[in-house]
Amino acid sequence: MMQLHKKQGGFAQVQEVEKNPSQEPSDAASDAWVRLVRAERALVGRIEAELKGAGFPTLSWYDVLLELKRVPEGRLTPREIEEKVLFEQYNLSRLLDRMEADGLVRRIPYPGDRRRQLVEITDRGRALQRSMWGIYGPAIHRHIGAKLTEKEAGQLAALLLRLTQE
Amino acid sequence: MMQLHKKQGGFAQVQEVEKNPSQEPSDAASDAWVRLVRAERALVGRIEAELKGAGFPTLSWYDVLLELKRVPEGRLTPREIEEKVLFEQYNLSRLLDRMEADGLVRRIPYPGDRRRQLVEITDRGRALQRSMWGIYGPAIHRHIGAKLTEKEAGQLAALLLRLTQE
DNA sequence: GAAATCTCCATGCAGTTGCATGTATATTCA
DNA sequence: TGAATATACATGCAACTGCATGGAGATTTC
Repeated sequence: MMQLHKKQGGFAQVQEVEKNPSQEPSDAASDAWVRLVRAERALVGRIEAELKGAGFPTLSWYDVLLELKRVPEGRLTPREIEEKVLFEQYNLSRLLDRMEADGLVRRIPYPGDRRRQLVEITDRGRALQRSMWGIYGPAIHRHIGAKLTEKEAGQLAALLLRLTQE
Repeated sequence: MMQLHKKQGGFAQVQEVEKNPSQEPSDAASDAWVRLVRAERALVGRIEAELKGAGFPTLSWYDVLLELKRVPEGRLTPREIEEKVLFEQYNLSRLLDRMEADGLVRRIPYPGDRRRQLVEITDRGRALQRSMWGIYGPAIHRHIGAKLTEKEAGQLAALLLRLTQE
């Protein structure tokens, strides 16, 4: 997916960047874009397949559990989770429904503001996070750590970070 | 999303890579992983928002149209498209339904094998691909080309490529 | 301090995806 | 050749997502 329209001739290359305020992307930019989309989908696909193969839910569930586990009381408001994991509000709302139905979290009242609520991780939720990491951690190692040097992984992270900034 | 379980102490760092055949990922690998997922989602989100804002369909549609447009007769079998754009079979089948309903492609019999079919791009499909590129191309330029040098974009593409290989 | 506005979370609906399976045709092999 | 297997594509169903909107409660404004 994410194929690109490549420039046919070589003439376009002659344009200077300064005179190209928001025109055709360079071949390097186009390539990076295609690779980015492909790599992300391939790796997410492989890692989620491993999790599913081990009988675990998807990474969304893991992300929420990890955020909750990280904070002292194991409690966050949906808003706070939303900020951290970058889900849509309506999406998180329903994910929490499912997680609550599975006994991984519980919703409790937020003292002093009845619009809000606190989502608290249960023991079962903590246990699931731990056992998922047993698959997820090694998967990251094999799919990323083992394919790049530490330095390269650092460069990659830095380049990717720049794409989302500004 | 794609938060990670970080190692707490510093002791784990002492392990040598050779003695760590499929264990904990390094911090660099974990970071690269998180950034990869975040960057992809952020950029796809922004670019698709621009397309939608201009009244266009999603990138999946674009990808299919571009593949068809690229080949001499403007015809491919669903299988061939699938390989190129990396969609699931059932997903592509229904995407083609929608595109056909919109008059962007048409399905015609495959001579000599009645299991297969040929998907042919229509003039309307070609026109849509062209006009989408008017938004898509500049978006790639702004979101990627303008944020990295040519050399950096090349490095990024190379690093990403290595993640999907083997 | 009442009305307007804003914030937080939920939900109906339509569109999309994943999964399993179905149908038709072609190929392989005993 | 005929049965078993494989390939190409479609589809029913359940899960998930995006979008718009709703309702309850807090905050602002005048």
